[in-house]
Amino acid sequence: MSQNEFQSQEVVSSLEQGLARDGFRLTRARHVVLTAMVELGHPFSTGELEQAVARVDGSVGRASVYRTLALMESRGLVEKLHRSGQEHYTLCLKAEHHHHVTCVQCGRTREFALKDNIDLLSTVDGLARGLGYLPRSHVLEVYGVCPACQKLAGPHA
Amino acid sequence: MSQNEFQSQEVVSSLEQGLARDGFRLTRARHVVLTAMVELGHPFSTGELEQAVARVDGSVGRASVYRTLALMESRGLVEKLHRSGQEHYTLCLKAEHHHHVTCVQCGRTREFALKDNIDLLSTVDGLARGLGYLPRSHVLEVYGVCPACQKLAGPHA
DNA sequence: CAACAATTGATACGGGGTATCAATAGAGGG
DNA sequence: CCCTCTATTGATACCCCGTATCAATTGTTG
Ligand SMILES: [Mn+2]
Ligand SMILES: [Mn+2]
Ligand SMILES: [Zn+2]
Ligand SMILES: [Zn+2]
Repeated sequence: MSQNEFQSQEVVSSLEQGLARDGFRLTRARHVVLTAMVELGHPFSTGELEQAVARVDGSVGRASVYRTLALMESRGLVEKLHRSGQEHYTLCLKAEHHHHVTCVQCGRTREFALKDNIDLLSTVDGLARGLGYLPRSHVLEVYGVCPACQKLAGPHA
Repeated sequence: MSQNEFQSQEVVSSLEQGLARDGFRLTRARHVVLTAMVELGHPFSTGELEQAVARVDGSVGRASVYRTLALMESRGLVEKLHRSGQEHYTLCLKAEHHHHVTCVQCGRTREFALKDNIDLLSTVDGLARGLGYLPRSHVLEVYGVCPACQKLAGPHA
């Protein structure tokens, strides 16, 4: 846990440096919200984020939570996950276009790029072209059981 | 347009018959909401649906719009589209698991099943397995320019 | 037509997100 | 270190969407 906290600080200040580099101020509220995001680890709903922020520092206003969330989203560092039902967000480490595999049991999300699988990339575009469409973009999200949760469940799955 | 209206009536009563078959009552409110859905044609937000319903029959209550929408969604005849930003819905013709190609210009949506392209289907699952996941489900939505809009735009695209 | 339950529309309510705005606190220069 | 200037903040009020409630209505079945 101490090791984890150390890494978290790293990630937070890395994100902050990015903001500072682009002329955004390094403020207490932003620091708290970023910390909450990183410590959540899992994809989070806005409600969960609000709670986490309040836990870290109850004096941060609700509006600032949404402002920081929007700021991060506009910079491509936070993405909406299209889970069924409520909308969820997740921190993004890689900046380029990518997708997510989400574990249906523990909720942990992992990023992957189609570049790693050129077949699929060209197939998705080819599929659109096959229907006469000029492909522009796509959304792909995969749900399953992650390796860790498979081990926990034992040989019956 | 007269031809279109005729087809619309067909679709609406087909949907209604499905409801009746399962013991749901054939009510005025439902008829109006279904008519609005069908006549919208495009994927629609809840707000657009409310407006369309009001246009068809202003006496239908707001609650019934959402009730009918939920009913249709529970029966798999309406699906949420994961467009960026606001949530949109679209009528579904095919009942099995399928995906959507949406035109970024005219907004028209077309359904397709991965069965038509076994490569992609197995690749998506294979991709999850390649990351150690036990695949369960996925969401794939493609955006592009539809054939009709390509023609309208002319040779410069 | 009667009887009964499903469904409806009106109403009021709740949660989530935002516009507003005076107060605060970064950042940068003297 | 202080001063200035402006980005940013927290509080408040507000709005919008969706839903719970409930008496009134309307389908359905016989
Ligand atoms: Mn991501
Ligand atoms: Mn569909
Ligand atoms: Zn897991
Ligand atoms: Zn089009």
